[in-house]
Amino acid sequence: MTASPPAAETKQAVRRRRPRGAVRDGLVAAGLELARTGGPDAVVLREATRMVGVVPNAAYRHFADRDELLAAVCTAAMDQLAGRMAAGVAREHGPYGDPAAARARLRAVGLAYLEFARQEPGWFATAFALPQRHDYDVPAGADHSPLDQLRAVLDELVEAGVLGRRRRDGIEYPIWSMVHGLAVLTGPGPLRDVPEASRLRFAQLISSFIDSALA
Amino acid sequence: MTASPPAAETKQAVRRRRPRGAVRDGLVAAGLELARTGGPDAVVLREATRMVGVVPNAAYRHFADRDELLAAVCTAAMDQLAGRMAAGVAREHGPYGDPAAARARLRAVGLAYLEFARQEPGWFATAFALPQRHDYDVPAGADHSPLDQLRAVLDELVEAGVLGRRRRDGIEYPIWSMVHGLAVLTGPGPLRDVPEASRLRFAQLISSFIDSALA
DNA sequence: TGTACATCAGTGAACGCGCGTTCACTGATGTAC
DNA sequence: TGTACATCAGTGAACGCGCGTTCACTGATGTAC
Repeated sequence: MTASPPAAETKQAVRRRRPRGAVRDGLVAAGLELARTGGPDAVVLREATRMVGVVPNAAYRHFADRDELLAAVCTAAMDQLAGRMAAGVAREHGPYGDPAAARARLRAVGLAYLEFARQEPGWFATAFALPQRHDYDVPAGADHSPLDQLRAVLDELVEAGVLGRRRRDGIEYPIWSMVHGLAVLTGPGPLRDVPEASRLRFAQLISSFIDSALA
Repeated sequence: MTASPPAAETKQAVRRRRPRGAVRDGLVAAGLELARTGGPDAVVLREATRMVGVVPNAAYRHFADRDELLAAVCTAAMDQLAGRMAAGVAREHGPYGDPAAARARLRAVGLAYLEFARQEPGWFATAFALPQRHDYDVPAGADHSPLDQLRAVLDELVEAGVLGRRRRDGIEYPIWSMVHGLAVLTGPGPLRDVPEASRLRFAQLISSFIDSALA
């Protein structure tokens, strides 16, 4: 039960067994795990190094300071959100440009966003807690940023004839704001304690509101 | 220049000169000042006592712990927001029930919210950083909560015939979400660095979006 | 294929910091008679 | 109006905590010849 980390190590060769970049990746993964429970404030450098099984100052081989680690964790959290959204959209199989399918995908984008915020409040908070400069529109993985994904669906709605070309311009911002606002108000915000039924009603209200504005 | 606090005190009577409740009020005021610059995390109990000119543990005569002080500061920050909104609405002088005046007041509510978030980011963050349980719909002063004020204006829009009774029900949530979302995205969020022109455009887009949904 | 050496990625020990909070205290205030 | 006493609101000293960060070090790895 004593915490001898690798156990199988021949004690002598404890030093530097990890493949290149493993510690860095491990620190980000550990930070992500911490953020999942406690949000950005829970990303504690020393704790991350403990989880990786490395001495605290070893982190400084990979990050200038705690903020740089946090930035990497924030990006990873944002990737999680983007991935969840992409998965949600991909679940709608209707052909591109089909009005009903396009509407379903818009809905899926919003729902995935809200569900992520609800199921992963720590990550959600972290994704939007950019510590310093942090280029938002550059996705780290193959997934597109939330805003890009929303834009893609709105463009499809134009193709499908659901949304007038006139109305398309800039409409991503009101929609994004509305969905994000609901996520925040019902997450850490003043509506946090409303019952599940109210949450569903709010989401429905927003959906109807968007429909009114698109028509 | 040495920081002898009251200076005029006859040294002997340093103890307990403050009127009843002055220290408590002072701590909240100090906390509010700290929050103004640095948000809720900047509400440091020891710093607040320093500002009031009292020993750190004196705070425990008035608050169970740091969280209780923070809760009081959050309420005070929310009051600031409510007051700013009330002032913004009051600036619109058109008669009650007049369609144009009602629209102007709806606009004023939203703009006051956004301006507060922009001008007082620390307070804005604090107002929505309720530490524990915290009844939102109970305003501390004579001002109404932001949600109440929005509701009042929407009710007036119904009276004025601008908003159909059918549509009124629950519409405060999409609108609140949208305005709050924009405040957050352009405040600490990923849109924080957009130029002023874009901010104005976003506000205009939201305004139009609401108009579309009301009609 | 073998050797010499620079670089890299870890260790070990220590720092100063400021925080929230607890304890036992004491003097001033307000109240009961 | 005066006195006795309980309560209240402050003081002074100390605590443990865990954090981020710096320093000098050393062994392992990868590279040049």
